[in-house]
Amino acid sequence: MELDTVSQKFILHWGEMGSRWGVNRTVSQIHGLLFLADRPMPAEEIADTLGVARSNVSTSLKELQSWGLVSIVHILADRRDHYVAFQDVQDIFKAVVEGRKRREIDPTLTVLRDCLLQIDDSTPPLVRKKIENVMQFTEMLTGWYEEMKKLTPGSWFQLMKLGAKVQSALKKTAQKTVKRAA
Amino acid sequence: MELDTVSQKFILHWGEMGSRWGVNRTVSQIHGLLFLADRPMPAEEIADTLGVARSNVSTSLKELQSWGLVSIVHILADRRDHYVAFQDVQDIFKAVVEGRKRREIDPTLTVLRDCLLQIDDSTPPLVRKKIENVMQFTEMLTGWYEEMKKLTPGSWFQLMKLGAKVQSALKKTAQKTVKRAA
DNA sequence: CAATATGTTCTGTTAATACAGAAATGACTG
DNA sequence: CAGTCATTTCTGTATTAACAGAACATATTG
Repeated sequence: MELDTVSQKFILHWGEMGSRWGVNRTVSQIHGLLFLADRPMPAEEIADTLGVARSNVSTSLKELQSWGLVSIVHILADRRDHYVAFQDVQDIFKAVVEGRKRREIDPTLTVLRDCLLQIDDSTPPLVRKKIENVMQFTEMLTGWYEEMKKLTPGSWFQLMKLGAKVQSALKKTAQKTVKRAA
Repeated sequence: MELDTVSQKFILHWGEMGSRWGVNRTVSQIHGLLFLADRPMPAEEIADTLGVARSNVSTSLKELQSWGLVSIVHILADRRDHYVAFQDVQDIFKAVVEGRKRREIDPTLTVLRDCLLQIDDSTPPLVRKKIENVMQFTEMLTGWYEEMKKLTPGSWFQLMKLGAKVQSALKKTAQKTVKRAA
């Protein structure tokens, strides 16, 4: 596929961004391409369009699938696997957040729990307290995330639009809760 | 400084996590150490404790300062710079989010705007639409973030605790806004 | 059951990054 | 104003990650 100037620029930047997010450049470029594409693409076409080796595309697609960002579809009368990515930003965002939670937050919790188990007399009390705080905070994050996941696709798009309104709404709710706790 | 078992484990894991977040291992280890430390530490002590070269510590501390996670303080009658990190998880989290926004979100917006400016007849309409959506979404994210930043330290700690309550509160507010828009 | 097409895994090379040690800079002390 | 001490910057090396191309495995067609 021939890429127009704008698509090219977008894909190159998408690749840049990916490497900052811990995903490698080619992986994100492929994702960028599939995001812009209006149809499923076979691996070879991806390789040709981006000018990378097929082997590389194969590996990268695997990784994208592990993130749940890309999936395989089949076209009638075509043996080849075709790949599609989410076409909506929200879906992409959701998948990335989910992936990062799984790869970063969850293992962190495991280690923190393990740290707390190993606490003995040699552990400074302050260290213990801090680790407990980190754990508490991280658990809060995951809890918050689980709640957000329950929201319907439309409603949490709304949520973001709210801006200032969100803030005031939350403040009120927070106050009530504080009072109740007191 | 001699590290107890638990602190060691925590710092090692903190380093691991850092590399997943795009920060290099030594940098996060230093940060982990300073987080657990109950006093400002001079560069050399950091180097000794973690077993890395002083030069490396110097560079890493610079990076941590650029993230706003660590700052220099001075101890009376001591020529050396001493370094301290935030002692509260929330502060760390805030600094990281702020840093990521500056390094990832802001440049993305610049590029997206640039992409849109370059749109011409060669640009597929669907590509244009998608890029616009990405931009809209990203702007929403920053807007949301700015709102959150305004919250007082205590109140957004509360916010996280709320969980289910947040969800229902938001739904109501969202409905009102939708109605008003209609 | 060859011949071909498709997709994956392996291997060596290349490029990027992290790092130690050296050199350089600057600041303070007697 | 020599002599430390603290810190930063520079330079070469080593580790790690990315990648192309080859080899391999598997499925499909005539």
